[in-house]
Amino acid sequence: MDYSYDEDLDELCPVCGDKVSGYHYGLLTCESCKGFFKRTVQNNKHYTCTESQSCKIDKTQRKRCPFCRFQKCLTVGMRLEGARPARPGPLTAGRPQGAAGGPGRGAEGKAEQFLDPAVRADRMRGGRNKFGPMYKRDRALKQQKKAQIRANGFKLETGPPMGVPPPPPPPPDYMLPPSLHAPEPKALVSGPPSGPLGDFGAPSLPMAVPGPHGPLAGYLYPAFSNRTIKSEYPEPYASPPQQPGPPYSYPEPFSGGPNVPELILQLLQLEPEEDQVRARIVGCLQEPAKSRPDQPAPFSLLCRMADQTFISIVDWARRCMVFKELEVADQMTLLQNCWSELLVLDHIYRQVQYGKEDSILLVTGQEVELSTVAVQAGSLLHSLVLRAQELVLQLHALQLDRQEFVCLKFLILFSLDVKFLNNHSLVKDAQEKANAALLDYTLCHYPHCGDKFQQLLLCLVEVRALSMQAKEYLYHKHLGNEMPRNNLLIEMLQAKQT
DNA sequence: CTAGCCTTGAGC
DNA sequence: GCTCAAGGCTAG
Repeated sequence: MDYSYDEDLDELCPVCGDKVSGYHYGLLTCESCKGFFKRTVQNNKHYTCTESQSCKIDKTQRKRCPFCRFQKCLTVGMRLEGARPARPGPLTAGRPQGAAGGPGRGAEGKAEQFLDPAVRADRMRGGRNKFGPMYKRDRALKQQKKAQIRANGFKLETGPPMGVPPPPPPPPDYMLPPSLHAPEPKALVSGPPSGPLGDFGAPSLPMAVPGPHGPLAGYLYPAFSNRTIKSEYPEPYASPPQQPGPPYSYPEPFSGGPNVPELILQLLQLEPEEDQVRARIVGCLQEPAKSRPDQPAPFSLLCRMADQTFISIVDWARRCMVFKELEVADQMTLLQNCWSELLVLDHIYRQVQYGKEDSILLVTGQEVELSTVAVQAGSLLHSLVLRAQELVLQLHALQLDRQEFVCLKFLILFSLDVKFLNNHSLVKDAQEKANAALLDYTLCHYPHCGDKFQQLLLCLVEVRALSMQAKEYLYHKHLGNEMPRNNLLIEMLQAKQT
């Protein structure tokens, strides 16, 4: 019993919690999830979820919803193939359920390490792929972690109370090296939290219930909330532009051009001026922080930065066509569905524009070396950043432009199944128009890369996976009592999802 | 369709 | 020659 815990930790499939049978497609999983993932990819399966795309996946229920099971496979990091849409092959041509190449830790920055497909296009049997060294490192890290835990006199209470079913799979940091510089929350050290995120999309957690209107109410309708935008969050573009025409000017290359669909032109006009966003956020961050005394200032700043970025996104949504026509309930449902994805896409696009591989650009204009992230951020955040950088590389290679970016943003905003909304027709119409606009635009402007449209949509799946990983990270920090008080993103995480 | 077991074969 | 992650096969 004494050693069962850390052994079990290694033996649980991150998808369903079953016993792992080895490394499969990038990480330790059970035999059944391996097979499921292979079948899905090889046979180009498309599933749909009859619920709200957040079904619980465990050993007994994994057969119920293949959609959510596959989503979870991607979320925890199973890989179809390398980080690039490199070789146009039979497999890349038709991937399942909009699956993007799952970039991983980007270890050692060797992109070519990921060029070999995990699921093989040619179906060749046997042999080894190039994940080998990664598996080896991962194993070494696990051993190291175990040794460390034992050496530290790791005293684990005997796990959950007797009679309680076995704990759900561990949070998916199993691939990550232990953080050397930023201690993980105590929850991890003193035993697993009672309810790790068993279900990624809609954490039904033992958390405080948000107010009747949720955290968004204050931003959509300030009067509903205790928060008042004006006092706490000054907004430079709180009032929508009154007159028609672009509220801001755009740099030359992005001002539209011929054959740009009307929808995209309108979206371009809605884009806030980056300088203004930066100035506002920098201004907000200069106000004295109300951080906890025990909290590192940089992390607290990052949290406030993310909050402010989110506020800009909500403001953009409020000014967005179709969205602004919806009733508030639908607006909140949509935003609760996509807030984290919009934040991820915002970050990703900033990096695509920035164009440096070894550092990232913050919304405030600050540049942070990846080596600094590796040292100063915890392992979870570091892995998130690296995974995001893989997507940045992919989008860079795809030559994502501003027109496509605004269209993707719009698609994410309306990505929810209309059945969860009151105004089906308006939203469905918006989804169709945005898809058509993106398709038209890519065909017209990038005729040489035949499936750019499809590739972009595949990237959205990775955005979603990243956003789920980011939410897990937030939850993890929240459990460790490491988040600043009144953090908006935590409130969003707690808000009821559809 | 699922999942357990089998076969294969590059890399160590 | 061994390992172990790929793909293949098949009963349930």
